[in-house]
Amino acid sequence: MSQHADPLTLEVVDLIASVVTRYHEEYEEAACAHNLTGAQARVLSLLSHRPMPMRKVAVRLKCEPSNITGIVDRLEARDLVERRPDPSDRRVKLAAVTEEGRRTEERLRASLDFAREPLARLTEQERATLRDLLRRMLGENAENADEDEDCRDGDAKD
Amino acid sequence: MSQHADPLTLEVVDLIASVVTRYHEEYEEAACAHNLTGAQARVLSLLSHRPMPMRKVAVRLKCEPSNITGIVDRLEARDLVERRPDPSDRRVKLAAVTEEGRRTEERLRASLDFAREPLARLTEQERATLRDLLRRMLGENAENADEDEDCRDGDAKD
DNA sequence: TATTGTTATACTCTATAACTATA
DNA sequence: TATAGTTATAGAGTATAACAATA
Repeated sequence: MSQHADPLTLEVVDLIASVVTRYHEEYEEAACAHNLTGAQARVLSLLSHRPMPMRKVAVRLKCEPSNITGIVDRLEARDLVERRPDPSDRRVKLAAVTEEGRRTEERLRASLDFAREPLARLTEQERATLRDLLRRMLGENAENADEDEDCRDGDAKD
Repeated sequence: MSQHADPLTLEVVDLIASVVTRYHEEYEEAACAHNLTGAQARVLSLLSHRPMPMRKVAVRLKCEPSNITGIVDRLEARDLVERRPDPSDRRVKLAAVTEEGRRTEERLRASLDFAREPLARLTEQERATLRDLLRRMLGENAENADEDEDCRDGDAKD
């Protein structure tokens, strides 16, 4: 380990670190502008796709389920999120955005200009190139991390 | 606002989000493997370049100076960092890595394979292309966010 | 008077463990 | 017995405000 990569690779690493830093700063800023913490914004954004069991939210956020209780509590206290029973399993509570939660999430998303605005500096051809390079960097298994992978019930109950 | 970008742009945005997520996960993991929090690892890494006044650390981490007191306290309790007086201004305390801190930081850095390993999937030509695209995305002012901008004293004392 | 670092406080996020109600 | 969600607890990061030492 500690093998030193070539200068080009190191520069790309640095650039990626800059992207990461900038992305996070803008995300926190946008969340803060709506009186949300980063974690609250992530949960709100996640639930805006579809209602989801508390446990699944924890899995998506990669944190312990007990933490989701508090985060959803705070969102629920502001009427951005609500807990609904799951008809098929009375142990489960489905966290779901309210109408106001959806509006807040839309405003939040609209203010997340980071990725859009700098991308406008690139031509369409360049964006396609960037897409291909990022895809290959991330591997074939990561292209829809936020949209698709949790559509299945995964329970196969009947 | 809330203007919907073209599908290509949205996909690139998604890919960047994946990069950001993965980078952070790996960073936290690497820090955790050395019994460090993310913030502690960032401070350690920052100080490994050179000693720095507490206040400057706060500026670099974009948080309030009072927080740095606690983070450096915890690093100092483990002999990874020490506080030194600044001969030129007795108000200032310079935070500096110890020998053990430097060794820890080196091991930490060596374990941060994320950016190196996936980059190996690209040819040198592709990495150069990626570098150019990221540079243009970030703008001309961001190419050395972690290495260079704090070399100046900024005080012009003498 | 302004600046550096610290303390005190409050809030949020986090993991762990124990609890409950369901399955 | 196992699972979903909660509670309680402790540690860490964060911002704010007030403070001592120094400039």
